[in-house]
Amino acid sequence: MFITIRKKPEELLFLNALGRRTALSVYDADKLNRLEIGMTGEREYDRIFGDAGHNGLYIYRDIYLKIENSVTQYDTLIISESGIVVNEIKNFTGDYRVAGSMWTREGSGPVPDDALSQLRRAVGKLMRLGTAHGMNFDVSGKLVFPNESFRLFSNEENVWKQVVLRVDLRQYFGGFRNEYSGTYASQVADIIERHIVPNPYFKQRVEFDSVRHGLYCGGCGSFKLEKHQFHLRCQTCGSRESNETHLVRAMSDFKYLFGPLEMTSRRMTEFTGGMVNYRTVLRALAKYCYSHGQKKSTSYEFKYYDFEEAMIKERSNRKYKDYIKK
DNA sequence: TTAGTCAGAGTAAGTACCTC
DNA sequence: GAGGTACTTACTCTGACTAA
Repeated sequence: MFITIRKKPEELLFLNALGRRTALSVYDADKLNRLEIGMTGEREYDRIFGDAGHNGLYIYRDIYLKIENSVTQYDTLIISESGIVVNEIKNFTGDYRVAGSMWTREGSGPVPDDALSQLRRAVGKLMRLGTAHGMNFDVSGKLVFPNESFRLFSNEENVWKQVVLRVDLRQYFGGFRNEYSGTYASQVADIIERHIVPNPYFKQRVEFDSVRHGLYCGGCGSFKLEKHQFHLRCQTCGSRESNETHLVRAMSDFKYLFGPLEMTSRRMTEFTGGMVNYRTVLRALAKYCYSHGQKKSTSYEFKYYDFEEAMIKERSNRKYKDYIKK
């Protein structure tokens, strides 16, 4: 069973919000593109694993573990009575060759990071974690390539032992059917959980006045919105979203763009470009945020990880529907 | 299709708190 | 104490939903 939810990376949410409200630099646009491709691969991996079934396993997805005073990110940890399997997911496309520790992409040249070395380091850290807790975990790892258009060429048997290609993925997941989680797996999972920490690497923020204020269409991204009583209608694509939907999206953007900057009702009103009545902003803040302080010193903290989570969890508590034109 | 109900949106007035 | 700010309360209007 999946223990943790795979969420969009914070950097992806930051760049998404930034891209809506400013023109991204070439570097940021490229980074955003790579993050989106990576996310697509992880979702494809989850879909196929879900189809294959995983009831007898503890599966941790997209977690950061603090081990030996440093923090390592793991795409997927699969825990059973046999130990831990690390899966590092690479949504590569195209033809790649591996010789020694050198990865080369056809037409692009050498790949800077050696994926197998990264995997070995991640596996080694988990082994040392087990030793530190008096439990010598059996830890192994695989590089998983979920994209159908990825091809790998290598004469080294050692490489093939450590990778799983898209065509073999169902069979690979099927191999876990005989595994189960008992007392030992539960103890291992308990140790893992005690070492999970928030992502310590994401620190990017921008100044409040450095980005465009206002609300934008969830369908096409246009800021040209026409105010109706309960909805805002996009003048570009015709989509109609409720005031509440727009405010939740703005709260999520605020969280990732400005980080530690306190979210107040005044700042939120300014950030939304005054497109929604102040009283409506206050109601939405009360519904979707934890409030800190009182009266003039009140600030708000968005309750949810991001816009998508808020929309899913509060779906039954929303009166007005959204009409998005694709 | 229509009528009734519910609840969100918007307005005005009031309260509490802070700064000068 | 005056003025400004942040929020609450009370009320009306109206869109969305549902049952007949």
